[in-house]
Amino acid sequence: MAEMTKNEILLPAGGMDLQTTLFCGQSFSWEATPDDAFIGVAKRHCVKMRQKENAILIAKLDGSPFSAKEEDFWRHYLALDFDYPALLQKFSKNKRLQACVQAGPGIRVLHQPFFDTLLSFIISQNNHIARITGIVNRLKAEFGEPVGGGQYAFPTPQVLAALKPEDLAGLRAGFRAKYLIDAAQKVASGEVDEAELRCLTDEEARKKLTCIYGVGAKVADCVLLFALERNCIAPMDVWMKRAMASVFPKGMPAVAKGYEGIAQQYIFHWARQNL
DNA sequence: GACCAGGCGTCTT
DNA sequence: AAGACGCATGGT
Repeated sequence: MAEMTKNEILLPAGGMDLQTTLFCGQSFSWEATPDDAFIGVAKRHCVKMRQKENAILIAKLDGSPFSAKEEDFWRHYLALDFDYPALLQKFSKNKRLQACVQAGPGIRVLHQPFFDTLLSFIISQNNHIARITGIVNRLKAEFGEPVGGGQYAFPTPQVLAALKPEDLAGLRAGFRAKYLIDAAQKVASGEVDEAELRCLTDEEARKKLTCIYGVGAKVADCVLLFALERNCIAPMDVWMKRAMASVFPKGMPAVAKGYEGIAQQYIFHWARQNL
């Protein structure tokens, strides 16, 4: 019996680097601890993760054991159930793709919860990472359920849908407050439904998402890529055209500092078009 | 004090 | 279809 319960799980990392993956701009749900670990919440489970060479050590903050299902959840969240090295191997011929890989060889595209991702990337528009993280943290602390360890889950669509923009003043999200509420209302009403989105084509899903006030092509594509698992098929045309000038300034082959995450997403964009 | 930030909606051409 | 502009806020 005792050998069946695991208070910690150790997942082979397959070359993944936790630090760069969590802080490259695809997720705003993690915080680094002084002892070089990372604390975050997904699916109302609060965990502390740590890199142990080529493996990831994960423990729940409440110390309770992992079920097999939970172990699978985190393996999938971290994209450790995907043969990433094999994918990256395919890019060695293309100079730009190679530069993207070299800029962040340990970056993995995560599989994040749908509503959390939608809220996060609405907040991200015309914004920068430090402030996005602050707004996300305040949103969780003020309207999300506490999950122990001083951590909070993202608010539910139902809770957020009942609020007015002025109720979100404390978040200092500015004009984005009304967008967050419209997103929550459309999800709560079922007008935007995760299961349905997963059945639609990329174009249909994108069109559905952009019905939400404040959700355009960029935010929709981030939700498609980071939450709806269109890993190798995410369209990011609009965004990529704009972002490439930043990723490769003056046509330089090397990826600009701070854009390693976008570069990694460019790989997936390219993979969708060409593989 | 400008200027900017991993957009979007709206109003012009 | 494509371009200009305002938007709220906080970091640099």
